This record gives sequence, structure tokens and C-alpha cells, in this order.
Amino acid sequence: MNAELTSLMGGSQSMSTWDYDCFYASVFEAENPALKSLPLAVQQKQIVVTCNYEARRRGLRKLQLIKEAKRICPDVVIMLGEDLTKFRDASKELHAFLKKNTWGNRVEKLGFDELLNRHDLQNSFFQLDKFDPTVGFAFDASTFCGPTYPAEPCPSVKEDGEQLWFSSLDVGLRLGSHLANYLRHQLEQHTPYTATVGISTSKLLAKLVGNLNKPRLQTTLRPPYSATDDGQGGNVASFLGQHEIGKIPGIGFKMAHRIRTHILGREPNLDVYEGLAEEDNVSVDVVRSFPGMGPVKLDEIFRGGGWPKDIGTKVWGLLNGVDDTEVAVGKAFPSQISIEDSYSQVDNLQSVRNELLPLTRKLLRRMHADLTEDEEGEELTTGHATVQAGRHLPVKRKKRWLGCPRTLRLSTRSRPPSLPDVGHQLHSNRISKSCPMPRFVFSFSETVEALAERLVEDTIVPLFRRLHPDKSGYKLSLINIAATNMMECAGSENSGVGQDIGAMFRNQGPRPTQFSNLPAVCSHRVTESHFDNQHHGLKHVVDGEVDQTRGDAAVLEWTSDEDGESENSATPHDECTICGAFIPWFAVQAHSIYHSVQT
DNA sequence: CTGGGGTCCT
DNA sequence: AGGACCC
Repeated sequence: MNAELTSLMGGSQSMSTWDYDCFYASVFEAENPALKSLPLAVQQKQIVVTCNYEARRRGLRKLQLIKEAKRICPDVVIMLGEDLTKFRDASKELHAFLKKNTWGNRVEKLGFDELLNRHDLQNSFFQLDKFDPTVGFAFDASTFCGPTYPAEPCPSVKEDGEQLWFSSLDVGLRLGSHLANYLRHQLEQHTPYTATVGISTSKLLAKLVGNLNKPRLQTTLRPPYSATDDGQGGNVASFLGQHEIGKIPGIGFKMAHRIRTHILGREPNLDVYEGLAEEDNVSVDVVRSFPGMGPVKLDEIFRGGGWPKDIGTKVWGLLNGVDDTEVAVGKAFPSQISIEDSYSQVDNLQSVRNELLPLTRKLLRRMHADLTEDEEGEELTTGHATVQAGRHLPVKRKKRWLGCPRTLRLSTRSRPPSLPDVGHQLHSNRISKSCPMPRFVFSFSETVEALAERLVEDTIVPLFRRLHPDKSGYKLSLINIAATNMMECAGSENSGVGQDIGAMFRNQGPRPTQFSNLPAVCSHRVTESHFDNQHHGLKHVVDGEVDQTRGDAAVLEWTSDEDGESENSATPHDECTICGAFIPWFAVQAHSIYHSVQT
């Protein structure tokens, strides 16, 4: 796709972050809907890792001690969530759900409960059939859908009904807000989950603005983003400026501490349990306007910390709302798999062995679940999926590895000497040793049980001896086993059709004349069969049928002097003569076809 | 007096 | 191998 055209259409300017509401708690509620009306907390060891909104109403919080939660809310229902299998499975489903509704596979995962979705507005928002939402949806581009920040438009941008165009940024974000709303409703219709969404132009801004209206809502960061000529500061600066410095994604505990120390001229309180003291809060605004502050000063503040070399520039960018990182393409398999458990105390080799065995079994099961597929291309969930009882003979399905970890890593964390010295939280205490992953673990003929025993004795115990050469004297509070250094296995057919139809489309045919034939209409999600290689373009899809009569209808005037990157470049739009909706120019034909197929 | 995961960079 | 960051 021509970058300027993409930008003109608002395509590259809109993305959303998806945050599943109290995710672990929702997984339990999906299993047992009776839990929805009760205060529900999910426990890992001594901690409430998350809780539902009924529990929050009664004062429970994430990362609260179980003791405290029980004291505050004696009738809290507590579910154990140390085994992440069901959460990971739900996370995969939700990732798949958004991917199948998104062009270009541009859905990036962040943890189990967060997704980043780069919008493709050329292909995503047309309503073809009001009885079949899978081929599009209706919208009215004269408004943002859902809450915005700020809630009302700035006076200088206020619509007066006479305005004939909005900035391309404005159009892109309006469409993004309608697309996100549509997808949220699809999510709620087809899955037991709800999400909170943020819509903006970058991961940074979309993530932060998404926090404003939780749960089950969405927020769009309104234009103008930059300062305008008439002296109005842009919404990016006013929005970002209020945030505490440590709340900015990319500025973690260590960098935030360094910055606060520099601004305050003293050490802030480090108490991890109490949180940051009010008087130690430092806002983005204060940092940005601090005398001498800039990329060079930030580099100086971070000196000696081991951060990447351009960290000052990167952080200065974040403070000013600049985040150029792309939404990554969704990966077929993770680049690392690890299993860990924590303990009160493990201090001899026999107990180490006892803990290692179940961890290793889990690791091998995860490798089979996440790194293999069967011959038909359907993913298997366990190594034993094919030997179910039943009237069939066990179907001997041939499995193969999609990705292979080349390295095995064993990590431990030692219990810190019991002095509650302030500041020892700052270093992690983890140490590790690695070795090549033995080939035998990739066998499909041996059982996981047998492989695990062999792996522990042959490989992991020797690693442990390297890690802790002293026979005793260790007091482990955590053991982690990881399969890392993942290599893609040969033969995976990840290139081509189905992975990124949009990319194929982009690389075909002459440009920009190709866009003369670009149908302004296509299904919200176009499947492979709708893709017509012969004609170097997409056919129109109406009620699931292919309509080849419109291919040359949309003639698009292409002017190369349009500045597609500027927020002020005009995107013309029109008012529909039938329903009066505001429609951007590139969607006008789609909209008229929508009316023509209505009965 | 913290969970069980992940990513990327040096 | 470790250390920052993310959820």
C-alpha cells in the first residue's frame, strides 16, 4: 500500500489497545457464571493477583495480600490461579478472535490480557448487509463512538454543521472509534469476555487513554494532537502531562526512580508495599519543563544504569507523546516457554529433584501444546490428545514441531537474608545457567513422563550443580525452567495466503493506478476465496456472493502533493443523500452500495 | 512482605 | 548471564 494513500485514508493513524477486564477472574466467571455476582479474587501464593469488580466495590485491589483481602471482605470467594493453563488458553482464543477480525495479522500480544490492534480502515468498516454483521457494520462518521479525551471537542474544532471536512487524523480516529466499538460488541456477543479499549495513533497514547473508562468501555484521544496556530496546546501534551512519570509505559521502576531523584533533589521513598508517597509524585509536565531537561540530560540521569544507548532520546520522546514503534505481527508461537514455582525454602538436592520433576513435566506439555501442530495443520493441545478412549482406534496423527527451543535454562532465586533492608528489592536475586536442549525431548514416541525423568537426571540436575556448586548453603525461594532460543522449524507454511492478504495485495499490480480499481467496498474480513489473483484486486462481496461488476467503478483522483502525514491535511467527506450520514470520500461508494442492497 | 509468566537489549 | 521493561 502506498504510504501516502494509507495515511490519507487514516489507515496508519488509528490503532487500539485491548485490555480484558479483570482477566483471570473473568476466566473463572466464564466457567461458573454464578461467580459473577459474588466478590471473587484469584490467588497466587499469598497474593490476590486480580479480582472482579464486585470485589473491587468492596475495597479489594490487585496485588493485595490474601490476609488483608479476607480481613476487608470476609465473604470473598477465592480461586487458586497458580496454574496458568486455562488463562493461557483463554488468551489464545481472544487473540484468535481479534486476529480473524483484523486485516494484516497486525494484532500484538502484551501479556495474557492485553492486545494491540492496528486498524486497517480501508477494509474494515463497510456495511454491506444489515442482517449479516460479518460483512461490515454501519457507522456515522460525524461523531466519535464512545467516550473521548477530552470529553468535548476543543472550541476551535467544534463542529458547526457547515464544516465540510475534518483532518485526516480526525477521520481516522472517528473511524477507529466505530471499528473498536463494533469489535467490542462482536467480542461480547461471541465470547464470555469484555474488554476496555483505548484508541489513538500509537501504542503509548492508546494504552494510556484506554485506562480512562473501565470496564467495558472505550476511550478515544481526540485531536488536535499538536499545538495549533492559535495558541491552543494539543491534547497529547495536556493528557500526557498529568501522568506520574512511572505510569508511562517504557518508564519502569528504575528509570522512574532516577528521574524522581533528579527532579526532587532527594531520594524518594522506595516502599514497595505502600506505593509511592504523594509528595514523591513527579508528573510528566514537571519533568518536561524542568530546567535543562531534554534527551541529553536524560542520558546523564540514566548514566551507568545499563540501559540502551539511545535511552535519553527514547524517554524524551515518550514524555512528548512520541512513540514510533509498530504494532508487531502476531507470532505463530512464543519465543520462550518457562515454568516456575516459588517456595518457602528448598535447601537440599533431594527436595530440588522433587520440585524439578513436576516443573519439567509441565514444561514438556507446554512445548507440545504451543510448539507443535498435526499434519492437517490443526493444533493439538496435549501430547495425548490422540489416544482418547472411544470407539475409534487411536488415530495416529502425525505431529511436527513448528518451533524448537535450542537452549534449556535453569534459574533460581535465593531467599534474601532476613534483614528487611530497604532497597534490596531493587535487584532480582535470580541466577541462571543454560545448556543446549537435548535432542531427545523432541521425540514423539516416548511419553512425557519418561522424557521428564530423563531430562531432570541427565540435564537439569547437572545444570543445578553448576548453578549451585556448594552442596548446601542455598535457600531457594524460586525455581524456573525455560525453553529458550526458539528456532523456526523448516516446512512451516507461514508465508503467503491467509497470513497477510493485505500485504500480498499491496505487492501486486502497478501503483498508484491500481487504486483506480480499488473497490471502496469489501467485506469486513475477506477470506482467501474472495481474493482474486487474476484481477489483481479484491472482488466485491455482497451477501457472500462475489460481484464482479463494480471493479472499475471507483475512480480515485490521486494527487501526489497531498501531505498525508500532516494532521491538518484535509480528508473530504460527503453527506449521504439517502440517510444523511457523514461519510469520508473513500467510503462513499461503499455506503451507496450499502443502501442499494437494502431491501 | 509479592505472582507466573513474557519481551528485548547489553 | 543478567538486567531492564511489560502484563
